[in-house]
Amino acid sequence: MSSSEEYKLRLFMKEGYHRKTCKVCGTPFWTLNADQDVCMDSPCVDYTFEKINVKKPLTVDEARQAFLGFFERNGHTVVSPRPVVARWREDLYLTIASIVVFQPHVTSGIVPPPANPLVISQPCIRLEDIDNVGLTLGRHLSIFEMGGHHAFNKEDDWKYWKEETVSLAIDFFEKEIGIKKEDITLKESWWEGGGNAGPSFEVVSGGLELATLVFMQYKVTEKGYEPIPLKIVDTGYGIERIAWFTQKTPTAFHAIYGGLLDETRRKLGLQTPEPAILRSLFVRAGRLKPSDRNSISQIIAEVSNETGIDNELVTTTFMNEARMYSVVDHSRTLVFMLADGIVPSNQGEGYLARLVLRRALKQLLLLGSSTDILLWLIDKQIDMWSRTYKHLRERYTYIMEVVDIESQRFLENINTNMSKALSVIATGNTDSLKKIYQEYGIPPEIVAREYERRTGRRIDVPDNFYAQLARESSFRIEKKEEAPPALLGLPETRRIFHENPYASMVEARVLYSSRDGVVLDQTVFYPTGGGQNSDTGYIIKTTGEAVKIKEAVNINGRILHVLDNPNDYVLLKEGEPVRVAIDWERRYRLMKHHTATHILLGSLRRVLGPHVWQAGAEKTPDKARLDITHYKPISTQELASIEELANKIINMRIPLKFYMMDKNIAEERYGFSIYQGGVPMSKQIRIVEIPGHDAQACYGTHVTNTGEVGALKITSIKKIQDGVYRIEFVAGTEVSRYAMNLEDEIRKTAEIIGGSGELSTRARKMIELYDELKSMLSRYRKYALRKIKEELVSSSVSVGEIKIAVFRDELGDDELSTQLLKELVTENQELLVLRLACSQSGCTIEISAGEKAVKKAHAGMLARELASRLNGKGGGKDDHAYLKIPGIISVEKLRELALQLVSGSA
RNA sequence: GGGCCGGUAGCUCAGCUGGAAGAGCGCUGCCCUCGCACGGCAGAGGCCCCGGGUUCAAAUCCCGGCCGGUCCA
Repeated sequence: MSSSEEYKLRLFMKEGYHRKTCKVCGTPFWTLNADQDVCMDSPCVDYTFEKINVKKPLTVDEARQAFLGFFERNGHTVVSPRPVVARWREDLYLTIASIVVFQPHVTSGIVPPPANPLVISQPCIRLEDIDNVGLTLGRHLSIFEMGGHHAFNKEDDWKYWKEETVSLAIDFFEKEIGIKKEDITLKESWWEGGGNAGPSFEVVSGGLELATLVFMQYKVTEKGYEPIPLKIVDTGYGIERIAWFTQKTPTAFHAIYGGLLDETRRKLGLQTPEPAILRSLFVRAGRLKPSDRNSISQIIAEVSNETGIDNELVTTTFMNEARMYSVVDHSRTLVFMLADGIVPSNQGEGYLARLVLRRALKQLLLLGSSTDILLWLIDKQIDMWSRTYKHLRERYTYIMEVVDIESQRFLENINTNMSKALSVIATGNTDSLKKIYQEYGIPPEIVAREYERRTGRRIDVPDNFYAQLARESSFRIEKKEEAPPALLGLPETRRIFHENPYASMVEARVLYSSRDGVVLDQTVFYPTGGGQNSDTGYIIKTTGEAVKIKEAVNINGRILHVLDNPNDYVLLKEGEPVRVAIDWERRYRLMKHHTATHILLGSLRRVLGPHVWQAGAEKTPDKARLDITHYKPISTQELASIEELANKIINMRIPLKFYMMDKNIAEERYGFSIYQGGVPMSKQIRIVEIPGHDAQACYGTHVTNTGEVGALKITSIKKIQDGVYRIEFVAGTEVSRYAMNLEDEIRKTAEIIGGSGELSTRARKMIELYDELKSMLSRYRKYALRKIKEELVSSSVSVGEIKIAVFRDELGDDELSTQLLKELVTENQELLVLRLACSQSGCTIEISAGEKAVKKAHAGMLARELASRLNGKGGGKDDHAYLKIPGIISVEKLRELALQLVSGSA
């Protein structure tokens, strides 16, 4: 697709740029130097940017300011960054680029951008290359700020395109940062992502890629590339890279964190590395490929050679530094993730937080350090970044507590599973490391280290261990099903249930009727959605004939009334006037439960903290449930405060407010917490607000005053997965029903237990009695055991060297009979015992043989023999066997038969 | 959302090629000791997660569920 025409800019012609091709990688690029023959990107060249002059060294804060300031002066509006958790995206957990902020609502053209053109510095988290972080000395970071200037061009509202974008980029690097134009190279490239594509330029200098300029103009379809109506300038400037470039430190981490690195090193008890080693590594860092051990050892050899320092020292320096960098990096990522309310979990976005946290802890363990250092670092990171990102400080307590809890969990897991892991290793299974990691969650490096410590033997962990694992997995975020394209010819249904939630009936006109359902011009039926069950009711003809409706569904704004009996559709003709009526009592209970859900969520966020997010909800007429994210069990005190607060809100009789408002305005006014139930894809969204308590984007039906909810009672709380709790509750008149059910249950229980007085006292007495009876039973058993044993031994019949005892077991006490047989044959080794237990359906015969008896009479064989004679089935071992026969047999008959068989075989 | 592992005494677990429910720690009592620790002896303690199925016989095999752990972009 990328034709070279896409990249031929007037600017290049005018300024005298040359189009060349890199002699190493073959990529075409633009430069002012006629004799430049490489693209100047790593790994084609080593890092040479330390030799390129800039105006002055910039910290990350300064680099961000420089970037935003430059573009603001050049006609862009500065936009505040969004959370790193992309809650507005259905198909993505994290904000991985600045453009994600505007996808898909703005990029698809539905919602206008907050400003145009605009500039933003957006914290982004990318975990694809998390294992490379540190090893590449800063080329990979799990969190970074992406500076983006974006223009959204429509045919009738055109801002700027390639010429201006490239010109702005060059000006920024030349005038703001101070890089000579001759040192800037523009590589031609092609960008694809999120279903869009377009040509791009990569801005490179001194071996480092500093920015990417993308011109998004195609949609990727099965047929190929199709032009899209909105042409989007999507740029990404690496703020940390700019800081690194200008400071010319050996690693990006030095540029980002400054003195924190030395502090961390001291805390970890690591030696300050030889500057010569770092400098020599730095130059070559662009060629480091973590998945290729050779590239690392090659570079280490070069460094050792250049500095004259022992290869081993270079290696340990490199590994220790790399590990430390990754811990520092990960701790920053965690701060941002947790501050945005992620709760660690074994699923979804919560898992990503756990992944980062466990990677960090692993590195600390491998450095031989205490995992407490992570908490120390997190604290430092909050200090550092809350200067710009104030919300980090507000979530301090939550972040620290979660990291602490999670660290303990990780260590606990290693403790409990290490012995198992080591025994798996010992089996020498080739996949054992993988198995250990996937089943027990212990990182292979940790197992290998422990194994070496205990046995002295080394285990090789493959370089591409995690990459290989990732390739084998098949994780997908679920895709929402597309609504069927039917009914699109019809106008959207007017929603009377929003205009007046108390309307239970309305006049309407039939627009469409088929077996699938009926669409009207307006309706009082709330369709299934937002966790609220659909209304039920009737469509009533002018003749008075009523058609039963079992559910309503929303199909792209057309509300389809599903018929209880699909054949009824013939009763309704297009254009016919009708009345629609819902089951009001059902709806009213649904409304109360829905409003109660908002009240409860607000209370939960207030009592437990703003990390609480709705993870799912369902409102039925009888009860409601709300799944929330939270990181530890909810205590009874917390539970009481939550319920108390919810009922207080009810008693305050707060009038609810409903607005249709611009999405951008709503987000600004209320924040992203309005998207508890998902993100509506429209310019205007409906806000349901309980002033002072809760505000959400919601299309459900609500009562208009919290007082109407009446009361709220939480009926159960359980953990449904790590980090997610399910709360079930009832509201309004259902509280009474719930109480009645409880009373009923208690009454029934009391009746069963009998007696009078406190139920709990009576129950305790019963348990005491039960314990007493149990101990009495065991005394009786002992007594019976002795008596029966005596009787059987004396009544046994000798056959040769063995004795046979046969008895009818009428007690049906399995525990007693088992013990009886066992003791009999251990105390009388020559004894063969047959226990006969009969019921209407037949008899079971159990045979036990003592040690001596076994030699003459194999119990299993005897059982089989008896079974074949008595039309039954059975078998067993030499000293113990069973058989089952259909009819009834007498003890005498059985004894006779047994004697016969034993003497016959003897 | 998908995969894998697990659920047996108060705790940690073994038993899982189907034939009578086990160990260690802890607990109770006794012995030893001035006392404690250690040691010795004896004992109590089990819906083998739940529900179906296969079988003469299921902790063990099969199916379904519940609970816990863990991995995956």
